[in-house]
Amino acid sequence: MRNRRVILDAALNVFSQYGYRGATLDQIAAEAGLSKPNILYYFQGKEQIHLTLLSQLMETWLDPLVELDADGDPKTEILDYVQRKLDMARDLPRESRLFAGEILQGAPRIGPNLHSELKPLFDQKCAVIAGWAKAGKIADISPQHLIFSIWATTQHYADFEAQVNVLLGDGLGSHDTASQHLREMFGRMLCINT
Amino acid sequence: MRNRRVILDAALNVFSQYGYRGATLDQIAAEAGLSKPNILYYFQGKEQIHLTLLSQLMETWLDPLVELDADGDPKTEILDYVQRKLDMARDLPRESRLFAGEILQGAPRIGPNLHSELKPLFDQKCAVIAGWAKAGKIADISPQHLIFSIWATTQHYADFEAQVNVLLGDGLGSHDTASQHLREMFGRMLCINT
DNA sequence: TCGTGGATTTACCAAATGGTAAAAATTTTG
DNA sequence: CAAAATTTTTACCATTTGGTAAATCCACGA
Repeated sequence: MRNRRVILDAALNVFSQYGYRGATLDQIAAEAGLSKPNILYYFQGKEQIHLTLLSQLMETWLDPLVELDADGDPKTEILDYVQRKLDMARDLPRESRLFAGEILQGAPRIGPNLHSELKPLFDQKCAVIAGWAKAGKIADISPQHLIFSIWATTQHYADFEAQVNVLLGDGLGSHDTASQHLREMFGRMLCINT
Repeated sequence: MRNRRVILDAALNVFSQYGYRGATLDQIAAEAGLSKPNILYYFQGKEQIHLTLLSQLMETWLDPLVELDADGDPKTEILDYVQRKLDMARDLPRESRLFAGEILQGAPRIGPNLHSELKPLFDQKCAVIAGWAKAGKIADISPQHLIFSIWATTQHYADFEAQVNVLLGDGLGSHDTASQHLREMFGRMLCINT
């Protein structure tokens, strides 16, 4: 069905801006150009729309981390991961904010997925990074906190866009300078001097 | 009035967990142990409660940055600032999430305050850091993005607590390891060796 | 052309929500 | 103690919200 995608896209706009409880079916319907009952013809209810979005998002969201290759050059792999996450914050800000809003409220609906999907991948990649550190290929850092820092700094440009725009004067070009800054920061973090 | 503070505390709980539109006066009333009309005796309406919280929060929120001293030792000043922000994320997670939720939704209510309060302070402290960089006292980095990174990494532990708890196994002690990691990261970021 | 199945709309509904009016209770003050 | 001021409760109300029932529209094949 084409309308299913139209609805999900409209719902992504509304949910990402107002949060789950703040979004209304009427808003989603208006945004989708459909009537409310028509939306409920395609989805069982408000919660199912939200859950569908989050589930679909999870795969996209984890993909950059999946690509982190244990056999690649450590520093390149991590810096490329940073770049992919930053690109995603630029290209998919609605998805970033949808996810952020859900976590901010304690992950009431996506909680199970965090355990079943995110956690195993996180542990696996932490092990990879820990291996690199132990082998002396990168600095001896905490893989967990390194990944947190990568998530935090990259998603910040999407999730806190309103604040960033105020402070940087709204002009474009923020992406490239951010990329340069983050590459520098995480590059230094991985070096093995002391 | 003592009840004003009781209401604000209850509202902080509810708003920080459900966002503005997701919170209800009934919830706030129940949390405060008062009746809904009694709450509206102390505040003009839902929006005023939210606005009062955000306004009060702004001062607390900016305080760590205000303390950053242009005449102190650059590296110490910045690392101490990181520490203060991290401590705030631990001690005031509700405030952090309230603020995050507001920015996430495009700062519809606190927008003006960002321009009038945050922006001038931000520009001033960026100038201080830029001065340190120009004088060769720290690495030549972008003050703006450095501050963004500090905010993002420290607030992450409050705003994404649900996710952090899943991934670290909920056990305590996250604060100290996070502190160590961030001091290391920003410490390296500021060093002047190429 | 008729009917059949999916898609859409119209007309609702019960519950929740922000808010109000006014009475009642309580505290303060003269 | 009595009156005045403040605080709290009771009883509502209009609107919004998620959701439903049933009628209607619309292709499309027999």
